[in-house]
Amino acid sequence: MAKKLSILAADGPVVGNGLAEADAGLAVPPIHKPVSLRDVAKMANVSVATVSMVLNENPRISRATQIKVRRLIERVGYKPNRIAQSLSSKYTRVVAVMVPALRHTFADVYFGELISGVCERAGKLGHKVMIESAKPEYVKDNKHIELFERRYVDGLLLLGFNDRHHFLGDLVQRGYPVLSVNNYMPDLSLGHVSCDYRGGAEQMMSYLLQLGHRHIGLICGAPETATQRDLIEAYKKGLTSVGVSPERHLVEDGRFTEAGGAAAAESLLSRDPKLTAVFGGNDKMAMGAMHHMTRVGLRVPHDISVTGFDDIAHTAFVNPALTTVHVPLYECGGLACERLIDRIRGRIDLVDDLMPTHLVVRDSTAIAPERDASR
Amino acid sequence: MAKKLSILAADGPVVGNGLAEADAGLAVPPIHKPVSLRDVAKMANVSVATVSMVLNENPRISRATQIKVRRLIERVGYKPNRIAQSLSSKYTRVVAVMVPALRHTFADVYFGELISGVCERAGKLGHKVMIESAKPEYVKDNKHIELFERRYVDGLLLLGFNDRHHFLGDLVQRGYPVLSVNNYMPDLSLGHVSCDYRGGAEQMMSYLLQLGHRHIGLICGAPETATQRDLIEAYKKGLTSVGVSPERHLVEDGRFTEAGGAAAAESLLSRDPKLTAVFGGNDKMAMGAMHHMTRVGLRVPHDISVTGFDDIAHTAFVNPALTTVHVPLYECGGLACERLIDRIRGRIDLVDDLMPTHLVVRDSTAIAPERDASR
DNA sequence: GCAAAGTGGTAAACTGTTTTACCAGTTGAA
DNA sequence: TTCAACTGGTAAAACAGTTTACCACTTTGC
Repeated sequence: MAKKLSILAADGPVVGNGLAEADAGLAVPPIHKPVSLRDVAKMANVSVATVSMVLNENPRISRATQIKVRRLIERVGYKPNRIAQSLSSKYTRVVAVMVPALRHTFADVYFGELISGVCERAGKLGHKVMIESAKPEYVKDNKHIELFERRYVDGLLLLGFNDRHHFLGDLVQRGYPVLSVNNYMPDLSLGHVSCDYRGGAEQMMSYLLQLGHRHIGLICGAPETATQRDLIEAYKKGLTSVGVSPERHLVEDGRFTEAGGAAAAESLLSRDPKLTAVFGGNDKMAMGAMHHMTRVGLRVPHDISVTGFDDIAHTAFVNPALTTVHVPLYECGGLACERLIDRIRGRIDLVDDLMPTHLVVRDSTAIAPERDASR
Repeated sequence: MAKKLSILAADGPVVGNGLAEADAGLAVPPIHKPVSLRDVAKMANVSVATVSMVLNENPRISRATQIKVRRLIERVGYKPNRIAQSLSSKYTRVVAVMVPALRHTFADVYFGELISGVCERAGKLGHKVMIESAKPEYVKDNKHIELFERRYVDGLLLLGFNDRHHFLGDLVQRGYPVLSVNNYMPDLSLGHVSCDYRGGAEQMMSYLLQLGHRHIGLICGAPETATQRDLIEAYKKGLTSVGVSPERHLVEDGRFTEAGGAAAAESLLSRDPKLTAVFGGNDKMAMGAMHHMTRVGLRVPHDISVTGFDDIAHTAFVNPALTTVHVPLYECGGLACERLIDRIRGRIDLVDDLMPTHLVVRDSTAIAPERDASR
């Protein structure tokens, strides 16, 4: 196929310096200046405006001219220069995805799922995706503003930010098309597309309670994150509804990481030795917790149940496979991308979407063990 | 901080329609046409060429003019329009990262690590990163060529492609700045930055052999991938060196996935019930294999050792923690990005770098069990 | 029969930079 | 002194598109 394509490419363009590539096989120097709109116009004996209008399917142009020009464009392999198009046309057709610069942020499956969704949808809608990792100094240098001021992008998707990231206010205030993905900022009029963390957490809690668990610990991420607050609330509401008093509500910060989850699990176990279940605010923390349990000789789920949140791909391949809440991250990214583009085009104003989540039961949960004195 | 920034922004630019934002708090309509080079020139009473030269630190301009113009630029908050710069200056300062469109490719930690490295280095070198996911139809539509022809990017990093991806030839032949990351194409004069899979595999094999393992199975990815072929060779060479005959070399394709790894493990066990070790060509396959072992009642590492390759972050948090080969993916991505930019600038011609790998011993390996009849 | 509206197209202005060719004034050397 | 070289700067062309104002020529309506 490579062969075939190259042959096509070699005899296709009848243009430029026009030298037939007789010496095929030798590396063709890319001096070959590409065909421009002006070249096409000249060859077709029409004005550049006409060619441009043909390209943009402007009805002003007659059927005959349309066809004539199109054929020529095809024949010479003309491709409009995106940069020139952007310069005059107000849009770059590029959107950026921004993540906080943690340790190798893009290696996080959570972000990866969202980004995959964004990328797929962007492609379908004729847009390109740029990735940005926001270190503190990045923000201090106002690079986030430059993204728009210097016309790198038309819009921006925010992944993994929370109420503490004050720089988001700069973006909102300037009225740039910006969306928060899978989180929302109550203090900012910032559009968002999120998944229903509250609903998912409620399902999980009622499932755990049904299994007889009453000593449940929660490991969650930063409470500056609105969706994590929703999780905490659902957790507390669940326990309260079965009569567990607030002082026995156990919440630990697991910093969204495996290591944090392990540490939080340890802390929870020391706070309540009778713990029979640990609810992780995401799968990574849950896996860290599970790892800790195994290390200290607790069998999951026989001695203690562990649950996660997000349903990232490999939760099905840990031992035991993790009971979790499915969060449609891929779809969420896709929808966010679509809404952002709508916003860019001025088709909608404020974005506010919620996607459903649901419980996925696997092997890390079981009926609460009898509370005996052996522990 | 958001507050502070906005105040700065509100009284900074003395430009455009010049209306003071008296009605602060109301959404400022972004009609505020940005300051252009021409505006700055007019205000400074110099030519646009002068301002441009100041910006580009051209020594032609006197110290006095330099300072005068710089101050003005600062005061009015002028930022050069990147699109216009690209249009005239030959470079876009954007590089693309391309991955094959598998299931949610960006959610793969392997790619994520590489991309994180690329992104960090690109930022430091003043470049932006675009992500592209190459479906078959993407290639059929020649979108990979358009990336260059339409001037979306200056260069391209290829992640996860192999000898079967013939379209790479199109790119090479046209002489575009393209690099393969962590793999190489023997048939193509395609530059690359890779990690030493052969060396890592050799270390792993000598470690396993030292533990007394002789019945070792290999689960690897597509043999169209050169680095996986290196792995296979090292595996075979290792076994041969201790006198294991070729017909007892057991290789299965695990398709780089957990599920594939599990299936391959099953197949290996059936081919050789005396198996005491499984060498996974990447961590995902190893984890799939380990999951399978546990499911069929084999204890890792007591009954069977399992090892991985890559050392992705959460291998330390599975049960048992995985013995693997550390592959500096993040650094590899970074170096590849830097080399690509060198290539774009014409500073180097053919890229060919190899990064070292090393064994990481954790808990999934142990001395080979006695070969008894119980299995 | 004649003004108004519609058709299909064009020339030129515009987007915001970089770069090149040129120029006036100063300095240096023969 | 006189030509050459240097200094600091400018005007204008280039980059490759889109968009606008206008134009000549039919149609249409009354």
